[in-house]
Amino acid sequence: MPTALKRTVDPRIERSRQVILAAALQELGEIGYGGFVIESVAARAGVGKSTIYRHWPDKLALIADAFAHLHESAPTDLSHGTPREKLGRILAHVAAVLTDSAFGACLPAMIDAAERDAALRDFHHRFQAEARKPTVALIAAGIASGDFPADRNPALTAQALLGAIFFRRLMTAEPFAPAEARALIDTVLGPPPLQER
Amino acid sequence: MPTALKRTVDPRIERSRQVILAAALQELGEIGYGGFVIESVAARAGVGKSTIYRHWPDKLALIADAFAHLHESAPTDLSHGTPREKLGRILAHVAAVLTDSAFGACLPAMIDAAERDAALRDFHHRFQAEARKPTVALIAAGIASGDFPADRNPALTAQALLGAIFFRRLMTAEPFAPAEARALIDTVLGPPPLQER
DNA sequence: AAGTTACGATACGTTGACGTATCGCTACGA
DNA sequence: TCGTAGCGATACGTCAACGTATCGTAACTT
Repeated sequence: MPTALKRTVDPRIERSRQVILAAALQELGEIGYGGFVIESVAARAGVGKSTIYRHWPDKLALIADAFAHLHESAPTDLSHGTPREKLGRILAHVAAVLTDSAFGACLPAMIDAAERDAALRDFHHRFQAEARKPTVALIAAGIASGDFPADRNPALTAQALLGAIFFRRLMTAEPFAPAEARALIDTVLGPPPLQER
Repeated sequence: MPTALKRTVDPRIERSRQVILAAALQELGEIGYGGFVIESVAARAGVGKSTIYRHWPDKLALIADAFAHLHESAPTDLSHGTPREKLGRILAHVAAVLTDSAFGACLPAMIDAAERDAALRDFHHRFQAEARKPTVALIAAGIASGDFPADRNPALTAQALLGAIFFRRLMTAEPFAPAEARALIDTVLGPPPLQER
């Protein structure tokens, strides 16, 4: 007779979940939200279709879970450097994520999914708002310390900086390279004082 | 015996094409690229499915044609005002288009479609590059005339300004309002000289 | 060692969409 | 006014994907 909480979990369960979620993210990146097919996920994961339905009630639940598990990125190191340098590292990191990671691959699918399903939209907006916070805070701190011009709106500035990077990923053929971060900052916030160069 | 060019075209043909393309854009806005269904388009348009296949060979051709016909917007009036004012009108127009028009409704579907199909991607990027040109030119002119700071990269500046607006549409729950255009410009390019206020 | 349970394989019924074909009807052009 | 051709309706065959059910196997727990 099991107690309220099982003491150990069958490792097959966790293993199946992980390999299926990873395959689902691949599928979302390559096929997208609209064409997402459970049987392809099973094939990718090397798993029977029944195993997927054993863990998720239907397709949408799997997609939602996959998106939720997408958002685990190493935070940028903000322990040292001028505000300008820290901001540069953040933006370079964002640029790298958008071009290299599973998140970048799934971004168009997420945007599409957010437009079609209210729950996914809510999650998407909530997560993005959370992800922006360090950038906004850093800009505000840079303004307070005199490193950035005093007459800027931190939230709008963050949206302009991040927006440029997302814009390049989604609307142009040349995604933003991490090395361009400095130039972007200089163009939006003005060049640094001479003694910093 | 018809000459090389028919002198008149049966008006039923043109009428069918227009009503079907309009319905296809509605479908793309509401359902998206992945779930796009020809029979729904026919129902929306009040047209037989056979009429659609009479004019387009398959689904993808109709989608591509619909996207191509999406891009007809009234150009912003740039005949008067300071560079700052003109830029404000452009950005306010972009913001309005992204929230109100068929283009704005279809944007997520276009981004998704561009990720899945090479021809649509190419078209998407090409069109967007074309659409950005007036903004970049205006910023460059404003720099040349001394209205904007001299040390800015016009292309990057344009991407930051437009990027902020697109970012708000795609990644947040609060789309960019046309009235915010001034604040955005002030935040990216710095506030105007006092005599202009 | 024994019992349990998650697993993969596979078959199944159902649905929905694709794209084709046929056929009267009627708007159009001459 | 007459022939043509675009039209809507509808039926059709095909296929792909959904989600369910069954079953023998093998991994895990105790």
